[in-house]
Amino acid sequence: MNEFYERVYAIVRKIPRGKVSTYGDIAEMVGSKGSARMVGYAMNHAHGLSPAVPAHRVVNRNGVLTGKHHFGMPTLMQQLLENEGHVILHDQIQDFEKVRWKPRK
DNA sequence: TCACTGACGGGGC
DNA sequence: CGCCCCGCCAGTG
Repeated sequence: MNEFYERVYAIVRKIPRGKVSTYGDIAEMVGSKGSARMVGYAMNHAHGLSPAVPAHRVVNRNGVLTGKHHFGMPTLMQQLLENEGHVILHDQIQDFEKVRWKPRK
């Protein structure tokens, strides 16, 4: 597996329960700013790994669950997030800025 | 080898 | 505020 993927997975695994992050932020954190699409692509291949990669905690910059169709059931991603205390309305995380994970600073 | 495709994001109009 | 275009770069046919 690529170093790029490994780094993306390492970051995503650090997202604490109850928090979420965005593709763009993660791309920047792995040192490949602007490559948010690659992060999404990496998530697409992140299933079945161990330790597990909480891909459901990664949404787009608007807090919208754009990747829900890749969890088998279209409702799974939303349910996982709700289990962690989030409120989702119309595929969008409510109070997104409040639960957005921002390491350091 | 070339062309196209994305779980995206930002800028221009 | 909405729509369109372009850069990002690994995979795939």
